Amino acid sequence: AGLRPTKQRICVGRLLFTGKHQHVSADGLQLQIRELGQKMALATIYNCLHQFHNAGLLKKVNAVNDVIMFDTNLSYHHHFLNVDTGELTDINKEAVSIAGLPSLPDGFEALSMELTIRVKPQI
Amino acid sequence: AGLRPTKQRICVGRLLFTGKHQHVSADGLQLQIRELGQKMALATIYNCLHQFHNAGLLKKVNAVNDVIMFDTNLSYHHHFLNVDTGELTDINKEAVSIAGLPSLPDGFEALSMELTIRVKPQI
DNA sequence: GGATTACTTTAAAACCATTCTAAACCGATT
DNA sequence: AATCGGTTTAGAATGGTTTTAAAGTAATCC
Repeated sequence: AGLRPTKQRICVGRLLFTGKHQHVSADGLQLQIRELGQKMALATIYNCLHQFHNAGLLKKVNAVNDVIMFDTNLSYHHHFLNVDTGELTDINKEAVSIAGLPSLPDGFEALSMELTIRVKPQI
Repeated sequence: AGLRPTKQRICVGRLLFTGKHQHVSADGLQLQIRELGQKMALATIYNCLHQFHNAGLLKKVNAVNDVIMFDTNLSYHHHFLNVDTGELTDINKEAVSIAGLPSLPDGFEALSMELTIRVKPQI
């Protein structure tokens, strides 16, 4: 994507683009990296995530509990949000149909749209 | 709502429950209070907002740009989000119809659901 | 009404995710 | 090998939110 293939970016890339989509935070990634026995500055992870995002490789999703989350699933879809843990789960876009979109405020254009269903474990 | 009617809570209450629904942040409220020639500690405003929320008088909506937003409109509805300013605008729930909700993950119950349409001013 | 008790407000400090800074560190190119 | 640009890094700074501990205020009891 026009980025230099540095050790760090390759490491993060390998963790992210595995074929399975995932939702990650900088903090969560650092834990994953630690588990591989490596270490990386948080600032580097943030840099990397933002660069991947700017390159169109990641999508930014609604922050949860003040934590920025990135999504490797770039296509239009929705999320379950576990309010206890902040964990996101994809909802297949075919499972939901949204009809009759409202007209936008004057002078505005739509960028994207996302349905969030807040869930919590049953007691 | 079982809360002591202190000067501060009355002041915030008067600003919030005017008949017109609004979306407020602690910071924005402090500005409004300053314009009335009064002053209130930010911590008090946060306390007050959380207490009103716990009492079911306010709804918490998705944080925007790392800022917690509260909504005086308690009924089910959706939002336009101006990504430039963080401003929220209500979407009448009749304007959107969401059909075919997906089944929830096992052992989870749904709490709420919100559609966010990200918009920005046209160039 | 005055004293007691429980809850509130407050300024200041603490917190914590994120961003910035400036120095050290590559990696490619000459 | 020397240089030059982008990159990583630790640590400091930032900014919204929460906590702390002390001072203030409302409710309760006599």
